Amino acid sequence: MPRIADPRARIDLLRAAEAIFAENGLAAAKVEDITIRAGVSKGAFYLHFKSKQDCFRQIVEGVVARLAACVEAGRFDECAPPESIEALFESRIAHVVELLEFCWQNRGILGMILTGGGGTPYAYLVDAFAERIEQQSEMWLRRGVEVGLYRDDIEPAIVARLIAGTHERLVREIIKQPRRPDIEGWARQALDLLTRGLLSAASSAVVDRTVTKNRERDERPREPRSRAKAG
Amino acid sequence: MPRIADPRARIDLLRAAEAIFAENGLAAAKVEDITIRAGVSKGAFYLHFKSKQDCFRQIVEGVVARLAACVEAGRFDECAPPESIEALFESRIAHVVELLEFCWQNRGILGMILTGGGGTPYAYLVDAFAERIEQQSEMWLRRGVEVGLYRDDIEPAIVARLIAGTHERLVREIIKQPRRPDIEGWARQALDLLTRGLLSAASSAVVDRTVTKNRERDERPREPRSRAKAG
DNA sequence: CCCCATAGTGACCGACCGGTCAGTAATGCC
DNA sequence: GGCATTACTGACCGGTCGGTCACTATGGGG
Repeated sequence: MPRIADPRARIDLLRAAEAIFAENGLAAAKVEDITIRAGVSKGAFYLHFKSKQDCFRQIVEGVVARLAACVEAGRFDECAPPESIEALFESRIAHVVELLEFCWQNRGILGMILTGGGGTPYAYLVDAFAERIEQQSEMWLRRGVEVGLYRDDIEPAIVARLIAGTHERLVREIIKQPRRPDIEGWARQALDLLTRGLLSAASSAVVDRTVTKNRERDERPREPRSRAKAG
Repeated sequence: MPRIADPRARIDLLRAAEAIFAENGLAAAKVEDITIRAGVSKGAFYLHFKSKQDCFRQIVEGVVARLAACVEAGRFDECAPPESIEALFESRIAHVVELLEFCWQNRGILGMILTGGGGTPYAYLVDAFAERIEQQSEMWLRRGVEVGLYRDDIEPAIVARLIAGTHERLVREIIKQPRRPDIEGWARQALDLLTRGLLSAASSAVVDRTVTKNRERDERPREPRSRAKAG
């Protein structure tokens, strides 16, 4: 069977397209710019993709699939029961950091999807995702209340929305940065703040110690002022 | 001076344009759709606006100016010193509710600016705004720490970003809703959660009582569970 | 009533760009 | 080499709008 297809053509096209789409959005991106960057002709583009939209869809679906895998890995029932509150806290941090790390790596195209730039018809994916995170958060919350980790006078549905919102916010912040930010630091501060508002009194004393300890380890020493000591 | 301009023409155009832009974004909006909706000809459009972009800019600037006025009204130095923590909390709530109310009223075009839909070149306005809110939050925080309202082991810069983020998040949530949401309820829950993580121990006891009292007033009574009692 | 300045009209222009297709190059099989 | 088949090229087509301009409508002043 004659004329072997250049095996790099498709990959080059996808890479070029991702860059161009990330820079201009779907509507403003020109097929010709993509093909020029990939070093192939316009016709070659249409050998690999049905249309410009089709190309964009393939890229987005790829990113979303990998992102979904990232999120799925942190589900409540995927984790072994933690030995302690500290361990729980650390495992949550690790999971969030992993997620944010992925987002940072793919910030170009993710930013385009999130900001909906250029008439992207995939904003619904973002919403579906937020929904998923929200449900996951709500499950965590209810479980946390059951075992006495969290205050039992919260409205899980509303607080779950806030938590999901904070996550989305972190993502938006991070992919906006021109330089790699201190992802773990940001995640810790966010989780810390959220957690302090949620923990039952008994739990919060323990976490106070943990967080203070971490802070002393991570930063230059400063006069510690724990909240629990004045209770 | 002959031929008086129809005084409604410009207003009709602006209204029509806002609707069309809100629905389609800048790039995908057609000037002809705007003029049809306004009931004038295409030529009339170009009597009032230099270009499609110019029209969009005028609309956006109008909204942003009113929004800025809303934010400015809540600045630290604009407020009389509150008589109590409860009064402070309530004044913050009132301010946030007013802001969110405005956003809800203008959700169409605001949504378009926020989601950057259709190649809107005004995403920088959103960022500038976030920056402003962030600085304002940071000033509040530092002041709050000084007077012993907040814990003094927080990083004002980072926490301010979180607070600003939560505000932006609230806005994004609210303008996304198909029906008018319980704006005040959402605002209270958000501020409550944030505040609990920030207050110094002495302050938090007071607020616990206030919030619990408000909750009893606002909702059906439920068994109160204050955090302070176990401290 | 005429003049003319300005408001308003809409057919038209032209740039732009997604998509096509006739043609060409590369490759394996005989 | 000839032939079939597939990869690839790029000039071109056609639709879509943003923007223009020759024209008409409308009103006040003399």
